[in-house]
Amino acid sequence: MTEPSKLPHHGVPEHQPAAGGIAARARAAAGPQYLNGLNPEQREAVETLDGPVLVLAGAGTGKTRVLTTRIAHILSQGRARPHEILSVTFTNKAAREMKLRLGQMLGQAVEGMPWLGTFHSIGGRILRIHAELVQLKSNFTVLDVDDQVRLLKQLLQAENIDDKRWPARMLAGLIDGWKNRGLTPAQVPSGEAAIFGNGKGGKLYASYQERLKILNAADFGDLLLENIRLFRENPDVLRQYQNRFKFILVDEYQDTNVAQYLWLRLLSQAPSRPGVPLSAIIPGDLTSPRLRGDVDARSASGEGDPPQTEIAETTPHPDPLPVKDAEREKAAPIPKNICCVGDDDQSIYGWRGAEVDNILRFEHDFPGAKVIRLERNYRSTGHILAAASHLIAHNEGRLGKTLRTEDVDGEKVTVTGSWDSEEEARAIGEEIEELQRSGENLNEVAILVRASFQMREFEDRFVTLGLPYRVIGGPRFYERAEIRDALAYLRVINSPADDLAFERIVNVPKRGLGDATVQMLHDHARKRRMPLFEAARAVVETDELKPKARGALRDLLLQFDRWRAQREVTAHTELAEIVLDESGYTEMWQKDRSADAAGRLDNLKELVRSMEEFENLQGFLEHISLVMDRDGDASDEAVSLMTLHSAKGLEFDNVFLPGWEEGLFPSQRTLDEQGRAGLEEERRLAHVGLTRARRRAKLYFATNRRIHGTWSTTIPSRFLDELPSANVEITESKGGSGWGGAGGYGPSRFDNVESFGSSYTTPGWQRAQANRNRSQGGRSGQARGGFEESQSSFSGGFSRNKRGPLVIEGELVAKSTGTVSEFSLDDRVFHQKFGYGNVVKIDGNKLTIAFEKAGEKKVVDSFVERV
DNA sequence: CACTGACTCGTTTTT
DNA sequence: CGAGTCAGTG
Repeated sequence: MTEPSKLPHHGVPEHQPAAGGIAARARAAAGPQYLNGLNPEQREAVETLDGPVLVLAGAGTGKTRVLTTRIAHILSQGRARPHEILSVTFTNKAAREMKLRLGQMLGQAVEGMPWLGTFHSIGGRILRIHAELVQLKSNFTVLDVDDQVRLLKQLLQAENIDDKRWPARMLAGLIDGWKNRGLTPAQVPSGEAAIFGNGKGGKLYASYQERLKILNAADFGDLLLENIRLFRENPDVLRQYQNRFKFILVDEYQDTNVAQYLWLRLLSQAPSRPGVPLSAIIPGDLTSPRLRGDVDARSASGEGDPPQTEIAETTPHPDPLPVKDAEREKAAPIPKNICCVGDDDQSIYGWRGAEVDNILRFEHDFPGAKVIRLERNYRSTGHILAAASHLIAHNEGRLGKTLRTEDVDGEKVTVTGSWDSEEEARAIGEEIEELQRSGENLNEVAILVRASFQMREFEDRFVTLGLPYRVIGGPRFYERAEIRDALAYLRVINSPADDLAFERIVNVPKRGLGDATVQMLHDHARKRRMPLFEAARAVVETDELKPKARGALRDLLLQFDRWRAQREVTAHTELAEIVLDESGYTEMWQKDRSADAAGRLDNLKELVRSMEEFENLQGFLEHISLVMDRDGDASDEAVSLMTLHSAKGLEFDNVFLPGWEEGLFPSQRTLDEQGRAGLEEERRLAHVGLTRARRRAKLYFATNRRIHGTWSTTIPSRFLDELPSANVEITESKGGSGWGGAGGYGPSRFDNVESFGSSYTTPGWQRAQANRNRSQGGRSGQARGGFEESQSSFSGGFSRNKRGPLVIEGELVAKSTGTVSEFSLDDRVFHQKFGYGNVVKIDGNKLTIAFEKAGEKKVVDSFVERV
C-alpha cells in the first residue's frame, strides 16, 4: 500500500516531514533525526533490524513510512549497502512511491536501490541473469494474457479439445492458479489436473511450458515459479543471492501467494555454512521420481528440512493448500533479517491466490519473530474509525488489532437508502455538488464501488451534471489493443521468432492475410520446426498461396527486413514512428470513425514517448510488460471513481460507498463459491472502503437494482447491520422522490445494543422491511436475508431460512442458487411497479412477463407474486 | 476473406 | 441491457 506523501491534516506531531538531508545530520544525541517523527511502535519497527519482524500495520498507521525509514536506517547504520537490500512490493506504483520517498529522505546520497521493485520485476531480473539455466535466453519475452490464451488455443486445437466446452481462458486461469501456488506441471495434484479437458489439464500445462521455452517466453507466473525452480536446481546460484541480500523487506505481506512465499523462504535463509549439506536447506531433488505427483505445495518446498526427513512421507493432501503446523515448523529456516509489513484486515486478493495464511502464520514460519502492531491511525476521524473497527471485528480469522485515533470524532458515517440505483447516483451527485459549493476539492472526493458495472450509472450522471470525474483502474495501458499491436510489431522486429507477436499483426491492419493463410503458415512452420516468420519467407517463394495473399505477405516481409535494417541506424523511438506509419497502422485508426479512435492515437503517441526512457528497443521491450503503468492525468480537479479493490492504498477526505446490498456487496458469487471465507474477505473489503475516508464516509443502498438487464429487488447489506449505531447516522435520500414520496430507507438492525430500536420506527425502515418480507415470501431464488415475518428476529443473529441456504453458525453465508422457478407459463402475476401480467417465458429464476400496462419486461421471479 | 446477425453471459485485478 | 464471440453468408 502506498500512503500518500501528503501529511495528515490533523497535524500530528509525529508526522512532521523529515525535511532536510538526513545524511547531513547523521546522528543527533537522541538518535538519527529521521527517527524523530516516529511514534514508539513505528520506531521499534524501524530499529529492530535483526531477525524476522512482522509489522502489523493497520490502515493509515504509517506503513510505507516505516518501510522507507527502515531502509534509511539500515543504510545510515552501515548495516548494508543499497544493493544488499531486497525490498519487494506488489505494484509498480508502490515501488515507485518507495523510491520517491527514499530519495527524499536520503537526498542524493544513495543512488538507486537496484533490488527495490515488484516481485515480478525482481524475479524477472534474476531470471534474465540466469536464463540459460531454465532453458530460456536472457532476452525472453514476457507474455501478456492475450498471448497466453492464443497459445493455449493452439494447444487445445492440437489436442482436439473442444474449446467451446473447455475454453482456453479457463485453462489459462487454472495454470495461473497452479503457478500462484508454486506448482510445476509435475506437482499439480492429479485430481486437479484432471478437471480440465477430460483429464488432459496436466498434460496441457506441461506442453504449454514446453512451448514457452521454444518461443523463448515466460508468462507472469513463470517470473516467480521459474525463479524458484532456478534456485532449487542451482543451489550455488541461490547461495549467491542469499549472501547478497543482508536485509529483506516485504510490503503488503497479506497479499503474497504461495509462490511468492516460497521464493521469500528460499531467499530469507541464511546462506549455508560450510559443512552443512546443502540439502539441509534446499530440497533440490524435487525432480526425483518419488516426489512427482501429489506433493503438497508447501511441504514440497521443504526448505530447511533436515536431510533425514523423508519428504516422500508427506501425505498427499486432497487440497494441496492447507499446511500442517508440524510441517511448517519442521521447515523452520535459519532466521534472517526479514521484515514483512502487512495487514490481515486488508487482505482482499484471496480470489487471486493470495494466502492470508502467510501473514497469520508468520510466527510459525519464522520462529523467534518479533511482531509489532501499529494501531495508531493518523487518517480517519473517530466515528469512521469506530465504524470500521466494529465492522471488521465480525471476522474471526484475524490477528487482531484495534485502531485508535487521537483525532476528533468528526462526522458520523451516514447510511442512505434510495429506491433504485439511478436515484442513488442522483443523490450522490447532488451531495458532491454540495461539497463542491462548500469549497471541497474534488480530488478529495471518491466513489468506491464493488463492481465496475456500477460505475456506469455514475458516469452518466456526472456527464449530465458536468461534474469532472476520472475512472481509476480501467484496462492497463499496455493491455489496450493498440498498444499491444504496436508492441507486436516491435517484437517481431526485435525477435523474428516471436510467433505470437507475428500472428497478432500479420493481418492488422487488414492485408488480406486471413485465417487460411495463417493456418497454412502454421502447418509449414510445424513441419519444418521453424518460426512462423521464417516459414512465411519460405512460403512466399512457393505458389502455395493465392497471388493476392502471396503478394501481401511478401510486402510485409520486405517491410520487416527494411525496418530491421533501419534499426541499426535509427533511434528506437523514431523507428517506432516509422513502423507505425509505414505499416498502415496509424492510418487504420485515423480512418476509424469510432469515438475512441482519437484516444487510441494518443495512446500510441504516449507509447513512443515512453520509449525515450529506455536505451534501446531491446531494453524497452524487456521492461514494457512489467513496468508500464497507465496514470497520465492527475492534474485536473476531478472526482475519482473506482472499485474498492483499486482503492486500497489511497485515501480521500470524502468517500462515497454506494451499493451496499446483499448480493452485490457482499457479492453473492463470492459467498456461493467461498462461503464463510468469502464473506470475511468481503467484509475486509468493506473495511478497506471505510478506512479510505479521512473525514466523511457515506454509505448507500438501493432497494432496486438492474442486474443483467433485469430489475431485482435487493435488501440492505448485512454489513450495514454490523455497524455500530452510535457512530452512524441514517439520512434520507436527497435524490428526490423517485418513488412514492420521500425516499430514504433506514438501515436494518444495528448490532449495537443501545438504541437500535429507533431505527425501526422510521418510515424508510418499514418500507425496507416490507420489501424484505416480500422478497422472502416464497421463491427461494431471491430469498436472501432469510428474515422471518416478524421483526423480532432482528435482535438476534441472522435468522435462518427454512428453505436451506448455506448457514454457518447461525449466520447465513450463501443462499442456494439455481433453484427452479415456481412459476409456470401463463401464470397470472402481480408486480409492484408494472402491475398485472402473464408469464410468457421462464429462464431459471428470470421471467419474461407481458404486463397489461407496461408491456413485456424481464423480471426476477421474486419480484412478482402469483395471483 | 470480410462482414453481419444470432447467441451467450455476465465480480473484484497485478504483474 | 450490451459487449464480445462465433458461425454462416456474401
